[in-house]
Amino acid sequence: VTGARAEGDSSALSAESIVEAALLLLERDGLDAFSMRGLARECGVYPAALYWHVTDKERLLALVTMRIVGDIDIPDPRLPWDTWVAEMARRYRRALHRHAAASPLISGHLVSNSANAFPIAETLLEVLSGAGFRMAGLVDAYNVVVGFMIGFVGLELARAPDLDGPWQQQRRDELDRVDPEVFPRLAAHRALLANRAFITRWQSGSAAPMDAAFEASLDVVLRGLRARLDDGAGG
Amino acid sequence: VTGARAEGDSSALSAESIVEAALLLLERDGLDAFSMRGLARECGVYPAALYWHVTDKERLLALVTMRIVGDIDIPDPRLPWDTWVAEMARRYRRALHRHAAASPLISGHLVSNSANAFPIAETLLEVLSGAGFRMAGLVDAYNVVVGFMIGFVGLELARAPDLDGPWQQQRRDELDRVDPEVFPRLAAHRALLANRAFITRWQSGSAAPMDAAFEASLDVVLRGLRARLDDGAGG
DNA sequence: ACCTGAACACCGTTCAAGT
DNA sequence: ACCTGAACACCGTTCAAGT
Repeated sequence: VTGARAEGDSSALSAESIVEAALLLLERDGLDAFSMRGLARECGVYPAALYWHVTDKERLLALVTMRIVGDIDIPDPRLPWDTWVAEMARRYRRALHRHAAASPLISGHLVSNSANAFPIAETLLEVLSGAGFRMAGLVDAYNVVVGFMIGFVGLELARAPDLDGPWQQQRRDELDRVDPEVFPRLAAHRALLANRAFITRWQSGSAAPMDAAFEASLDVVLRGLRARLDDGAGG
Repeated sequence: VTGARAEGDSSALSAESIVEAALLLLERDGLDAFSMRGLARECGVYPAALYWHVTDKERLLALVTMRIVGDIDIPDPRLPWDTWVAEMARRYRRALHRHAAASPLISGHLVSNSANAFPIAETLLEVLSGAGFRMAGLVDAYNVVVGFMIGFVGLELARAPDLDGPWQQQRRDELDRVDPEVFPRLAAHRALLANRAFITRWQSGSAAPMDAAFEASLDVVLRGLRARLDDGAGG
């Protein structure tokens, strides 16, 4: 009100608009190519201008991850506990697949598993309490679910060296020409393993989603938690 | 034999000695502070000298991860399948805790889940086959185990912004002053959650190992896989 | 309040030149 | 064969100066 700023100017810089631009740039060029100077170029502004709105590169990337996690909406806690866990994990996975380039930031840095995720943490505790988990058993179950959810997707979306270069072909050949004398099972199950399993894939989950592996892991986690409840190991 | 090289010179540069030095430097200063120039300084050599022995920074770090994974010795496959899986996962976790700074390289980059891990993959397939898993069910079980093993540890060892700075104190306070009206379960279980659970911790697993969470996840995975076998879902 | 313009202390990598 | 020395094209961040 005091200044003479162009309020309708869509190109006005702000923390939000910078985060938005960063999200786009990450999706386009990937995390390794991301730089403050490149982002400034994209915003049509000098590099130093960003530092007026955002303290740091680290802090900016933290804001990006918070936006991604904050945009996930949490399933209704009145659902049966296993349905809720399945739905939550699937939504988390979907959200990260939409922003695959930012995935290493979330799984690799502690800052992203922070207060912005408190609503998810709280609701998960509520749901698992409702299922019958108590005290240490509750915290264990909580860690199992969060560890699976963030851990699996983080691994699924791990970065490949090239998007489709010679490295991929090399890994492909490595599996194709695996010696059946040394690695009989790898050789025998080649077709099922090729680009579909950890260690034996050559593309990241963004290019080759591991749906079956995710659903199997989810199923195993739920079965395991049910077994713990039946044994009274829920706390 | 042709040249006049000092063969006994312990300071002779080689790919192996560079990897060794990188491993030490990573442990001392962390991944974010790691640079080729810093490594060259540590080796008492000009930066460009490294490039004679090693193609790339990326390739060098790949060699580092291969060394870490290659050094893990694989349990005897004649063990009961669940004992084998538990032992393998614990050894993998121990190896990574010894080189926590390199952990993001392994969980975050596809290159590390590569041919150097074929022996682990092969033996896991052998053991799970022995347990009764077949075809697609075998590959599912395989992915569940590998996903848990690498995924959990990768998340456990995620990088904290500071080693012990103001960020930690801030996160500590955030949990301490959590509003019981908004987050009743977080508030009620504060003591159990503090620095011990994903989202509610402020230190990385290298400073605050998540033993209970790991063992609980392992237990859940094994229970879940057993349940799948009993249901005939093993293939 | 918000951005420019220049500067500083770093990077990774290449390449001719030395030995 | 193996390393030096200099150079190139980048970084993230700071800070005085402009408006």
